[in-house]
Amino acid sequence: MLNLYDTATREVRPLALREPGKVGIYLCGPTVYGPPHLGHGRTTLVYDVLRRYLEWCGLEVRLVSNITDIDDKIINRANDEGRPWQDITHKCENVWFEAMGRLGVQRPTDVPHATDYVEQMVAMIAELVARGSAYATDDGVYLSIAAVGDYGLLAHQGLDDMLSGGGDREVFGAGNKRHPADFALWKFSKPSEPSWPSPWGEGRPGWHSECVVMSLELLDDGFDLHCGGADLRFPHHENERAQAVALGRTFARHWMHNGMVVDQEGEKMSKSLGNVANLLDLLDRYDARAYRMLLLQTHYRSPVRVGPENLEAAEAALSGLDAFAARTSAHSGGNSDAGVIERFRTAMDDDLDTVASIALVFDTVRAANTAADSGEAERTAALRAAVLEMTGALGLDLVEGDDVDDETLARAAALDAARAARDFATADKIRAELQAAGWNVETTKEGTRIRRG
RNA sequence: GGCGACGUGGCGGAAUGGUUUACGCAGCGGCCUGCAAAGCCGUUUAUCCGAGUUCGAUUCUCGGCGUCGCCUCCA
Repeated sequence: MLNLYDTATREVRPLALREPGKVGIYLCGPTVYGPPHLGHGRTTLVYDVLRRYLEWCGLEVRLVSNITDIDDKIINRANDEGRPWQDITHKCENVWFEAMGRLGVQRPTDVPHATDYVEQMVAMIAELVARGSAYATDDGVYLSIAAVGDYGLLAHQGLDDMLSGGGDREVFGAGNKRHPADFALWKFSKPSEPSWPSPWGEGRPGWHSECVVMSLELLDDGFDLHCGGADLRFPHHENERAQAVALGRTFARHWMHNGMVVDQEGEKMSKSLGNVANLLDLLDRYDARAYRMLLLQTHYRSPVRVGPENLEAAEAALSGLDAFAARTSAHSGGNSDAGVIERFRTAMDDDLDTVASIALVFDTVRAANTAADSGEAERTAALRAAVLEMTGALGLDLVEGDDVDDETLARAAALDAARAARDFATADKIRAELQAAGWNVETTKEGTRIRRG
């Protein structure tokens, strides 16, 4: 059984499922107003690995991840660029899923859009108002945190301490609120802004009520796991939870947060700092699997520095795994080595320890290579199968053989013929040409093997 | 100011109260190879500083120094 660090209790504890065999997960998805950056890539990759592992364990996973397609930033950008806000959200969503596809991130089972749930949000806010947990002011409707006895559960800090700090940040709607920490559920709109009707006036949703409404509707009360980036812990997730609690409903049973991507200087990559790097640029420059490999070699809760050196090292590591897959392709089939798989499960069950898991993958590759060198076919096959099973569960596809064009295959055959004739000058020349064309050329006793370099 | 995390080799990054300090990348040597590649074996001054606990600390405690995150809308 998977043990996970729970942000609420600050301990690694079993992910106790609401219903045996099934896992309901809510992952905070993007607000679509710009291109995906490295941080988005990390978050989606972390939970893609989680999902794949749970499925590998035989669980039925329902992964709900929202698209927030109405937000102040979307409106601001639309105004700045003088175009309809839907243009921005539609385009950004397409780019988002294109990037996810290239990363090998499986599409969530459900992708609800905030704009499709506005009516439900209004209904929820009305219920909060009716319960006396929310109140209208002249600029919107606010949740009263006084209605949430344990507000601050995820922040792990008292309200007074939180309010005393922070310094120079502005507090939205400060003048109208009963308590400085109360937050907007509904914001009244200006004439030109997108708006929806509500009992309190035309407006738009405030603090991520869509996440509350959609998670409870699609996953129901007491769903298993709520996750997202560590920077969403407070106030974003705290406020989601506060809404559910104020409604008298049970929210997530377990909270998971992944660490941040930091830049070369070790500072968090952040939109507010302006040091975000575009995910599509990374995908253009490196093997699409390299980022996943780099993240697997880092614990999901630790910060990770994503730079050229790390990505190139990850590519080199992948090249070794590809070479292994190609070299042992004749040993495909058979059952995975049970001992290896057991160790894999133990590592992953320990708070998703992909660092140990990927180390195990490399250890197993070495053992399999040794077995192959000494002609132990059965052991080679069992270890190879274990490697592929593990990389599969982690979402890493190994390249056993590329599609090689006929002309290149003919050159490889000519290389073999030259070697057989001991015409090494010709053989070396052909090899150099193939390498110059970007191929990895391995001349072995079984013949020349060619892979993408 | 409050809360929290962390400081390990050339780089990334684990683990541990004590024999051989994982794993990946890079480097070096060897085996293999016609030569390479791939692979295998070996290898290269690593635990921020100080004090304490202990037979023994990188690991536990305290104190420094340093880095980072969160404290109202950032994954």
